[in-house]
Amino acid sequence: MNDFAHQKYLVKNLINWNTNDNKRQMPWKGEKDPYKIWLSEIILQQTRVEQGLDYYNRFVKAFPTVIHLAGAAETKVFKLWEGLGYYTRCKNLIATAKYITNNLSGIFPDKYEDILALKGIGPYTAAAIGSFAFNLPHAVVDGNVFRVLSRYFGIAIPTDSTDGKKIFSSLANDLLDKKQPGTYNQAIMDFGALICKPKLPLCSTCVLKDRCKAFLQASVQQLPVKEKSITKKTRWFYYLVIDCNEEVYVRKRGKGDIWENLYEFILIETSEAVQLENFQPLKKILGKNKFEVEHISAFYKQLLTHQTIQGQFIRVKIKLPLTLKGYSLVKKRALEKLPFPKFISNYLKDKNVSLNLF
DNA sequence: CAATCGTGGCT
DNA sequence: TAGCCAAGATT
Repeated sequence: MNDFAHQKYLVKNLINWNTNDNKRQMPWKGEKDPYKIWLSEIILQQTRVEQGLDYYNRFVKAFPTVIHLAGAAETKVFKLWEGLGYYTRCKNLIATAKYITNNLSGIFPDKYEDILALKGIGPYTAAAIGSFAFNLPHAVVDGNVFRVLSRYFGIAIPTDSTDGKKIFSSLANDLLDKKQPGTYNQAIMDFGALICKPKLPLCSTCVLKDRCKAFLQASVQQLPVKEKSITKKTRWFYYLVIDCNEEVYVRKRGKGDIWENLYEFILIETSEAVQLENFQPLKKILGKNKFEVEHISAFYKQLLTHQTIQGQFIRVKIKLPLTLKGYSLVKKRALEKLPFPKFISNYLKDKNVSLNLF
């Protein structure tokens, strides 16, 4: 049995499986509007279908066309994205919507290179949009594809290496069914998500098991291979929620750190845990202003991919406004309209600690 | 180009 | 529990 025959077997069985056994349904499946396909693909980057589903439905409802999205207030778009993570996706989403609306007459590009050139769109997303919306012959290479191909062909090259990405991408494009690229791309991703799963793959019922190298060699659990390990750092965020005559100090987080473009209260970051009683930085910010500590929150903790954020919130009431560089006062009611990271929205929604905030 | 960007589900 | 992983892209 040569490589070519193995490839044909894989493609044929994937397509058959998709036709006969794939019951997976998603609102964007079969969608032909490139705008909606684009929206779904951006939302689904590094995001589970179940997590992105509601966001997709809310976005389509709020912004039925790219022109609606381009014309929306940016804070409103970020608020709709709130909680989904990887917020530069939202920033690029807005930029691309404006670009398409203003420079392309609202018409989504239909050439692969033009799609790839859009902000927030890389090789995967360009192939997905291209194949689903315009029948362009480009293979998607996502986590599912890495897994299915590495196992079926028994390839132990790390998928997170430069070489690995090239080799798997090349292989995926060799395999691609050029007559039905969209169907094939959908099939292999659904197959990876439903059958060839990371932890508990359904090998016993798999239509590829007779020729799956990993299955035959009992190396399914060892594939795919990744070479990089992540290092995690811990940071302490102490937030001062300063209420001055029913207004609160907030700022928008800037570049070069987590949660860019989301809002936060007055941040005092430390490298160690601290006691908020007699906390010097707090006294320094408040100066000689009279203040009243209304509440000190419980500890909050959030796990991110590369860091662990821990901290507390201290709510303080003052009468005279402060001059704080970078921060501005907003009415308490207006906080509802601002996008916050989970670390903060978890605090805000906790009725026990922020009852008087709104 | 290796590091970084969130959040949540699962084992 | 701590770690892995999820329809990746950017710098």
